[in-house]
Amino acid sequence: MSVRQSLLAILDQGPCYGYQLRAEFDRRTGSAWPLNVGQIYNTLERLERDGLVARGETDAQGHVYWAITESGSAEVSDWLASPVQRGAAVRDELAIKLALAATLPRAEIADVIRAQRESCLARLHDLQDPLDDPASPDTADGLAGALVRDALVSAVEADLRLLARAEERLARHPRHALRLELDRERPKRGRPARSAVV
Amino acid sequence: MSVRQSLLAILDQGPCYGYQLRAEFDRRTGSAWPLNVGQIYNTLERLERDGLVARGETDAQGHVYWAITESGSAEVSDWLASPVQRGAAVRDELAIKLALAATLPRAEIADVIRAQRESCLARLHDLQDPLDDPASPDTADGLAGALVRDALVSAVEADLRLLARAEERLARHPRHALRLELDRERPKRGRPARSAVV
DNA sequence: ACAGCCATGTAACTTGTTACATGATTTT
DNA sequence: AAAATCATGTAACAAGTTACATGGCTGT
Repeated sequence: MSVRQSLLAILDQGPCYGYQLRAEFDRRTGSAWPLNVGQIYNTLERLERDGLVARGETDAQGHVYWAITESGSAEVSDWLASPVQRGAAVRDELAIKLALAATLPRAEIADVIRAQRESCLARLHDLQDPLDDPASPDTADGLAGALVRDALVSAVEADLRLLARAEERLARHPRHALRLELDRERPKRGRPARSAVV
Repeated sequence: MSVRQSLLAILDQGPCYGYQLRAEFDRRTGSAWPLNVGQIYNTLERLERDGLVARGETDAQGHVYWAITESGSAEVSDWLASPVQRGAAVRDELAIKLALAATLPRAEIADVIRAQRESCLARLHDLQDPLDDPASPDTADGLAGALVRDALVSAVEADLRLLARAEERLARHPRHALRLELDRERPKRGRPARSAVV
């Protein structure tokens, strides 16, 4: 929902045309996530279908302006007022992968962790590259960009910490523990063939 | 892709039937993300369409078994060998929201941060509830569950740290900076109406 | 003239997700 | 007998994403 909500939030500031929306999104998110132009028009039509925006006039240059509706404005307020829900519904890919790898025949998981750490370190290195942006953090542009970089760094650091914790856990447990009693009192009648069991 | 890949990885351990797959996914991910059964069957059909799994026999009880193909096995290997890509392509909802809120008329962003922090703290409290799971961390079940909990906690902690950094940045900058020169040398011809500008 | 950006749009597709229908078996 | 769980499936939809077609305008 981020793209959808973002476009809506931008339109809440005043009418825009499609191409402009892309530039605004790009600018306001520090150009961290390139957005295909086509998606703008798709999203606008879906927002229109849902009564959150309305097609406005076309100016002399042929720009098709879109304006937010009252419902749209209300949704923006809701969005800003309600926290981003993570963990509960949203699946964390790395978490799932680690957990799953832990239930798969051993040896794998150590490799998974190693590869992931390398990737994270490389990313961290990239993020700390000073070439990032010429915008100073004194403008809102720079501020938004700085916030985004903070977020990206923060996320990578969290991943690295998680990987460390995972390794600790693995080291603390005897390696045979992983294959121990995987099929306990599970489905009773639901596991006739033993094939699926680790 | 997490569900898709997870099911494939489980099937790589041996044939399963649909309902069983849900139980396995549930078990191997510490029951952190409930999975609608219907999605299993959808995903299986899509995996079959892509030649990654094949319908197997039906046993006496009527269970329809699915088996992984060679391509499927190869994809599992690929999955396990390649790190989860975050940040680059994947949009971070909270990051986007903060960055965007920073470019919106002031006052909002402080509220956003406050609301998000409350949500994170509440979640952290929930996660640290000891009622979580009765499974000991000595089995792979418990290990997987522990890894998932680690991941969830880690993510929330990262969010909290990010919120703190964001507040620091906001405090460090004069509040008028946010509205300063938002429309610099941007689209040249692309911003005729001033409406969209903050 | 030509390359490249600005600008709008369309079509197709992916994964995730839910709601529902259906029946068998098990538990209470 | 009724309620719950097991089990398979179908239909529809949401949001994201890409590739492509089509022009106009701009700079070299």
